[in-house]
Amino acid sequence: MKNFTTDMMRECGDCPIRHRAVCARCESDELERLEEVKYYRTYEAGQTVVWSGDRMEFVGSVVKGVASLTQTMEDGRTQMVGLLLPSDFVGRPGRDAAAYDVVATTDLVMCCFRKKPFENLMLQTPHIAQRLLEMTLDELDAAREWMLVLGRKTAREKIASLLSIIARRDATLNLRTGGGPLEFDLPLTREAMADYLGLTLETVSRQINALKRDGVIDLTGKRHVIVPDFDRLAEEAGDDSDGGMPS
Amino acid sequence: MKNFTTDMMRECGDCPIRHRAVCARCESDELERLEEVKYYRTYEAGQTVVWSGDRMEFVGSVVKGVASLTQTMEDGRTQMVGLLLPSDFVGRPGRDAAAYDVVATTDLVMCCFRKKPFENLMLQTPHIAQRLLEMTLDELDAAREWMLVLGRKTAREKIASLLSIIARRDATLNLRTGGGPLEFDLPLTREAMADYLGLTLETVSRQINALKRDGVIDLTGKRHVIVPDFDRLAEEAGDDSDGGMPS
DNA sequence: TATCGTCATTGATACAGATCAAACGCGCGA
DNA sequence: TCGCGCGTTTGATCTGTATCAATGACGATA
Repeated sequence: MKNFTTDMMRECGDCPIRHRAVCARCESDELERLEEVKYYRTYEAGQTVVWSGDRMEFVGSVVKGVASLTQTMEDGRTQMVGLLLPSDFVGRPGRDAAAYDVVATTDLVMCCFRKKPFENLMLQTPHIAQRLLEMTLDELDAAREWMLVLGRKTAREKIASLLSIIARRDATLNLRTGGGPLEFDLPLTREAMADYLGLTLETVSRQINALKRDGVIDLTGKRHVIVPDFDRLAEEAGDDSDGGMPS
Repeated sequence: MKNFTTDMMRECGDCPIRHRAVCARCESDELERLEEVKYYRTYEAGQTVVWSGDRMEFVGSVVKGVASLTQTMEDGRTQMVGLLLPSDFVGRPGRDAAAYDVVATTDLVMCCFRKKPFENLMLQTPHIAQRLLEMTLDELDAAREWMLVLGRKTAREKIASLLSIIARRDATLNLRTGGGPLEFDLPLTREAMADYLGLTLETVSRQINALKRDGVIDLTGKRHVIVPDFDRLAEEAGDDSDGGMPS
């Protein structure tokens, strides 16, 4: 399987943006076969895509918007266990029931495949399984990085870590590069951020404003964030030098 | 690929115990090919298997003993991101450098394969990639479950969650079943438990003794744990009813 | 324009767990 | 037997974040 580049991703079929799950197959002829079972789903902000435990008869990738994976305890405590940004894959081949609630946190477009045909295709075409393995390993790394955030970082560092991740992803997605200031809209409410970070929404609010006071970020409106110096933000996040920003 | 049963696992080659990474291939003829590059590694308690960032030229499974995957921040704060018990797989095909420190927390035996031949084999035999995908998805689920523990559970619930996981794994490994009391040795120091749970070792000590006072567990010595009622422990852990104990 | 609902901010106080400090128990080598 | 080191326990105190409670800002709807 040839290596994967941004350009190849963008050329893929009718997918509006780079789209790993689909594009991994662009080089081979099974794309057509899969197209038969490919379709789009759209959701409004706040809508639930699937409930944990429900049957999920499709797999797919986020094309536009943001979704979250959350777990909830009986007494209502909830923890977000994944943030799904464009190009992220959703669903587990080989398992019927969803393991988490999937909720659209903004308006959402997903590119989906009916599960059974997708699984069959995977059995026949090795490099799809390999591509999926690679993506799953990336997700595992991300989950483990987040375990460090949840287990050992202070509230301030947690906020900085989240902003840093979103800023990085946003820059990658929109091909922004270089060292200039970054700007993006937060795709999450304070409460959703709290659920991702293992904090309360009040603490999130306080720490965001503290970072603003200290000049690490600037805010216009409640949701629009400007990061004048990404390295400074990464430092606040407690990341090792060079937070992995594409240069 | 035929479904996988405990019995099939136990019949596998010269692996002393059930051993998923190897056994997934038991039914096919590439086992022999792989044997050429298979070897054992042993470590003493406390020894480091690989340092994060170092080149790792093998992949493998834990056969005996316990190892941990840890991440450390510059200032010394550390978080364990994975607990490797017998049958767990270590290493990432397709990546040269280890992403985490791997440390033996007890004496350790690993069944290893040289990485390059293993990767080649994976390219040629689809069901190895599929088996690896399945295992990786399981690990991802475990990591996400742990995110809930780290983000939202109290110290007492965290301890109960850890004991519950170890008890369950120990029972499965040793084919203990039914509702009787469970006994096992903690393979971790208080400090290692703290690093897994995002706590300090003092808090771990206090909460373990609190659970003992309340009759949830019993201790003989510092490390030997007796769980008279697994359901009670699972309840303390805040798990949904039925903590998934094999019945 | 008034009213409502949602999301966010701000303040006062409480508390779980961290931190600092001391002592215990036990295996081990001299 | 003694002392030493390591893992563990226990106590006193401190502090970061949760909790409880108002208030504010803004868009939508009538």
